[in-house]
Amino acid sequence: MSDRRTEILKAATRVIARRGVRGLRVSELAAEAGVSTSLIYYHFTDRAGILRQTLEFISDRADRYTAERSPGTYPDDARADLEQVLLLELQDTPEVRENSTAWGELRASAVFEPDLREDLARATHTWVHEIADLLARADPLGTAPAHAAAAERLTALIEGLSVRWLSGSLPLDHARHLLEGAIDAELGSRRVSDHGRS
Amino acid sequence: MSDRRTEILKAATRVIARRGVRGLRVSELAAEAGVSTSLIYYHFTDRAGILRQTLEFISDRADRYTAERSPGTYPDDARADLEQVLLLELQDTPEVRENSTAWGELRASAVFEPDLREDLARATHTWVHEIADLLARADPLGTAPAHAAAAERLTALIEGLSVRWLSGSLPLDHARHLLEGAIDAELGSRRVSDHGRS
DNA sequence: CTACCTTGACTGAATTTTCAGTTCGGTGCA
DNA sequence: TGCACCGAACTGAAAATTCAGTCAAGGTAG
Repeated sequence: MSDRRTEILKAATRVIARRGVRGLRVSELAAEAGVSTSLIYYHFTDRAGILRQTLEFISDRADRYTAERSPGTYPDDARADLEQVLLLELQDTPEVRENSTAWGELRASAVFEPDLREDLARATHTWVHEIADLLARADPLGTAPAHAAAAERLTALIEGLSVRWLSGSLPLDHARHLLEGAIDAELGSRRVSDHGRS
Repeated sequence: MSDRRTEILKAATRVIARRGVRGLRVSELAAEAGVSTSLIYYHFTDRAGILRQTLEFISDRADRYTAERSPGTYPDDARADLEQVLLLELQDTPEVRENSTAWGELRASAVFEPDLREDLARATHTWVHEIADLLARADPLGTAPAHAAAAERLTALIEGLSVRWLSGSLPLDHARHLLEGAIDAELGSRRVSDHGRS
């Protein structure tokens, strides 16, 4: 955990979040990690290697990230639980911002680099599943396929909202508001809260 | 229209769609457009200028693209109209693929290049408005703010689905299916059409 | 009409910058 | 002894950016 290699990977995540995959300079990474350039090549052979392993690192971390939480989870208010988990992704904390940015970069890079697709698809799948489970708990009457579809929609929406937020097309509050609306739309806004008609 | 500058912009769109903003080499662009590198600098001062103006070009083109259509638009089936317009963005034709890819790249780049943000926000705004109008027609009983919010959600969802599709995490049919589901969720799935279940 | 000038589009061949990747002598430590 | 590591100079190639100058159209004065 505290080994140098992992430090470099963490630093790479930070640099990618700050400058983008395209803006990643090996020398800047070395500086950020507080190591020499040589060490980077010692551990990861070349730039592509850095990228590949960093992206793997990011998606693993994202897996753990969602897998870890679930202790509180009041069984009587599954919907609030769901809402909380989803809104977690739209927050202006360094950690979330960093993760979202890096994740977005990873997604965008995968469009042109098939190597990355497998990791990406796996991580996406894990996330969608997690949300589908929460949906099933929040809406026990729905069918499994319906939950799966809703989960895919909600997660894709979050990705869409995230980039808009990060690219300055959408204020964060508004993004959160929209996401809440989507949850209402998906769950038919039954449950306690009233909201307008439909 | 047939002037050299426009040719370069078209070529830039193609190159961006093929290699990404990251992979855009000025010399490759020159080759693609069949002009000298120097001419590119003559028209667009620097690489950043190429990107800025290409984004403008793409968004203008997208404006026209949606603005043009509207002749048929059966007033009695505004919803089908809406559905058609939205699904237009999820198609495997060279043109749509090129536009979506380039659009996604520019959106992703804007996260790190504030110069691009203004154009991007303007184009996004125009698109959202267009969809909000269609929603208003399809659901005359809803309020304007509700339509605006739904339009933002649907367009953001399309962007999210697009990247997933282009990055190989989601088959196109499935993306289209999910989008249809979102429209149902937003419009409460009233109206004639039955669709296979869910 | 025509010799001269201007101007904008355009080119090819440099020049300059930027990076990834290498090399190597050297340090500390298990 | 050998592994993990430093550091800084260096190479080489790929890009970006610049520059001096060509070419054709259009104007204009003599």
